[in-house]
Amino acid sequence: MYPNFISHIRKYVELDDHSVARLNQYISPLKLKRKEFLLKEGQICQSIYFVEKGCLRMYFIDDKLNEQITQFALEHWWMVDHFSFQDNKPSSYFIQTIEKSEILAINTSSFESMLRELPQMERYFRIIMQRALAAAQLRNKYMYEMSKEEFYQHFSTSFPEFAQRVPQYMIASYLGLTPQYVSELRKKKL
Amino acid sequence: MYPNFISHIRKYVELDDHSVARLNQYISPLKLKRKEFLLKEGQICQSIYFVEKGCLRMYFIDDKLNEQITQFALEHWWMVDHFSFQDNKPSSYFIQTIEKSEILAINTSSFESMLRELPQMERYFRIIMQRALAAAQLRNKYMYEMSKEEFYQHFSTSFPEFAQRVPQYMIASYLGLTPQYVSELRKKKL
DNA sequence: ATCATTTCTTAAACCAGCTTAATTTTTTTT
DNA sequence: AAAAAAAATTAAGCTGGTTTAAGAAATGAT
Repeated sequence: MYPNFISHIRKYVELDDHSVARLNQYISPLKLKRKEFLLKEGQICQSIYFVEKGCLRMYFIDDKLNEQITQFALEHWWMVDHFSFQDNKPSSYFIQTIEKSEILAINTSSFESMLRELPQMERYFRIIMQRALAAAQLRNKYMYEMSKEEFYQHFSTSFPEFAQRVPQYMIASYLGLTPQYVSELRKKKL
Repeated sequence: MYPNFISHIRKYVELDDHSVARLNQYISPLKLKRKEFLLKEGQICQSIYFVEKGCLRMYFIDDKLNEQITQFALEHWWMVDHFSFQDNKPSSYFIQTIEKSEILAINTSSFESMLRELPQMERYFRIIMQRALAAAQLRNKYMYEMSKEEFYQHFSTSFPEFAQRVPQYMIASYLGLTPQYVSELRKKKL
């Protein structure tokens, strides 16, 4: 049914066919066009989203009314405003598709029931979140040790798939750079 | 035995006295003086550390030979190099006490056995890590939206307990500022 | 108490990356 | 295929925060 989703879970935990069937009860699949929203500022982030296919961005509007992108999600990544999702607080983020996408959503109460029914999923999410923390820790280290120029060069060479799918000004925003400066850096490298 | 530890876990999951007894099997308590190391660059981070009492910092040495602090941990916080701990890779960090401290350590294989034996602990760590991700997401947002001056003011007013216990130059390092600039900011505020 | 070490402050010169503003190129819509 | 909208480029001027270098103050050890 959702091949990317199931195979991703099976990378981390054992999951028999009966459990897969039970798991499906908790999932809501969504087909979305380009630039559709899963979450808008002020709303409560009621679901955790898995990218079965496509690409998402999370951003907020800063004091100069720029869209500040804080995260991307490609295939088999999760996207959620953890703060809003956990404590049922209004989000300050937007979550939007960058391309036509197929998303799996698990809402707050399904998430809780699923974890209670299927301990493998409790384990899966513990592992996933541990890995997300490792990634956050690493990115954080890069931000301490690299100049913005190095940070940009590092990102472009480490994740070339983004440059293919995501406009340059969005990558600039994600990296905390102005589009003008990215443009200058690219010119410099040729 | 370890009151801060057990009460912290009981905030998030049910844990009967038998489970507490079992849990104790997996824990190694450490009494450390000021400035002792739990981890040094190049070593594998073999344990996850809980601060029962005292204060830790995590830092790495940058290309200019500065100690770059990336995290602090006070009472009932966890400290670990996730990357090194999960994948058994050499760490690029130091973990060191700032004060005389009592630390609980759970090593890699105890951690795995504990989670297998005590599903409540699997749940506990899933929740803890989810909360750590929420905190990381929030801190990240602050770094996008605040100037360094605002970031400093925000940190000092939000976490005044740190200014009591941690030297100013360490706070500067953690916030990605020079000690000179912090000094200037403090002068400005008087 | 005294000495040694660690931490904090002051001030001037400097620069990486931003702002502003205009133009060009690419993509999307009709 | 043309028009409109979105994205990328160019260039000059500017600024928030760093660097460098000393000296002063606070803390810890004996």
